Amino acid sequence: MNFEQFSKNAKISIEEICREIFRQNRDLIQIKKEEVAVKNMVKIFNATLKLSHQKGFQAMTLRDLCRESGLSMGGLYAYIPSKEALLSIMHIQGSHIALELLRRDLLKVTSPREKLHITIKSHLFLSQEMSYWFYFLFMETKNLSKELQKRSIEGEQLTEKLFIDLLEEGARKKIFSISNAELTAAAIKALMQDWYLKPWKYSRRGVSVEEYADFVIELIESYIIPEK
Amino acid sequence: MNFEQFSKNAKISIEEICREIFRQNRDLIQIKKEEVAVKNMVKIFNATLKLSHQKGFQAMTLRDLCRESGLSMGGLYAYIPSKEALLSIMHIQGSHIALELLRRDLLKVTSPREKLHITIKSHLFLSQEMSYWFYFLFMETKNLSKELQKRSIEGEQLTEKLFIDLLEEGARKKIFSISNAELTAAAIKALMQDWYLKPWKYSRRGVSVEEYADFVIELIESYIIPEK
DNA sequence: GTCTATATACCGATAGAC
DNA sequence: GTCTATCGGTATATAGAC
Repeated sequence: MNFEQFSKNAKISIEEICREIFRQNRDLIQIKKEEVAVKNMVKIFNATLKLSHQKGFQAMTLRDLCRESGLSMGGLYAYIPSKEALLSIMHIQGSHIALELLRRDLLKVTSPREKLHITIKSHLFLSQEMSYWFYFLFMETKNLSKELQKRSIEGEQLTEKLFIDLLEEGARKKIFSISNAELTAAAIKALMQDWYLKPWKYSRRGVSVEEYADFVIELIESYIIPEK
Repeated sequence: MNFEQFSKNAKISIEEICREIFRQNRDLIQIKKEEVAVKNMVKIFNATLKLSHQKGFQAMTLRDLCRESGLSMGGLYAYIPSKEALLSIMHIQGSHIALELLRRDLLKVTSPREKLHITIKSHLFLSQEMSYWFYFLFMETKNLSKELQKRSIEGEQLTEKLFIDLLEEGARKKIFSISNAELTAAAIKALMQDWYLKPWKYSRRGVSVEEYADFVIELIESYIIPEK
């Protein structure tokens, strides 16, 4: 699997995500016509991601958001109940979608090594396609309510559990030699994270996402596959 | 070197850092008596680090800061010219001190492997001792002016250059087998970063900083030291 | 469904008493 | 050197016209 194939399969367009959010939050959104609503929600979420990336969600004012999205203050409030709710909705829905896509790809293969490869690649390709979204999920967690912060951490651990499980499965089948599955999984996650937290580092050096994926796989396998 | 020894040697107290900042910013600070100034600056910086860690620098109001530090609004403004300047001063001074300590420790040893070990350990021990400070440096970069953002990225690359140089030195001396020094250095940095960005992950699992350091060293060496 | 105009509250920053 | 009181500006959020 390369990035292009992944991109075709995943079909993660901002529009699809907005449609999903619309259907799950009908009660919070005053607009009833789906087509009208989705069209404007795309504008709102894209503007939020862009402005949050530039200066952070807290520093972004709703006037900034109106200017960037093209809506008025009154218009905006037909789509969101409050600034805080905008953050919550985007956070919950974003992390949900990411985890679903990872799990779906994992089902395609069976051997532990294939599972390791596809999960690393899916994660990287996904964060490449949704880089602002991933950046947003990471940076804005602390602005959530205490309760949602807790749920967010649990979500992070769910992703990490995918890696822990496949590492331990590989250890049971004598394919991997694992001394500490939790630390190894944490290391993989940290390497995944660097790709979307510091994209400038890799783009400046001309490293493609495929090259980075191969590097991470090689690094991890040299540690867990003895005398290779 | 273990964490306790490092801690004794480094002598990085918040008070020493504040004294340094006071001496280098005498023109910006209205208070002239060093002892009085340093005492209150400790309060201000500690409060800023704590509140920024909780809710972010932007979301922290100066009234929050006054409550937490015990100073009044008027009193606070005798120490800082503006909220923005507080951020700049802490960012510049914090990253400067961190880089200096890393470089100082690096001079203590000569062989590439020792250099790798001591740099990883210094970095981790330092970020353990100054965890809120490191977290602050990472999370608040985007709130800096464009010019300071650029300087901050250059600083990050300076640290990474330490790793690149020692990896390449080891490759020249046939101790390491390096296929891509830049990516390997970036990976090390990403692993360093996870320690202070997600401390809850490691403390919950009871992983000490020494254990984490050993794990990172083992992971990296299995990749760069062939058939070990 | 979308706009303009406005209400209300709180922000960063300062003046002036002590 | 530190405080209280207050300024002007701007934030989120809403009311009501179209």
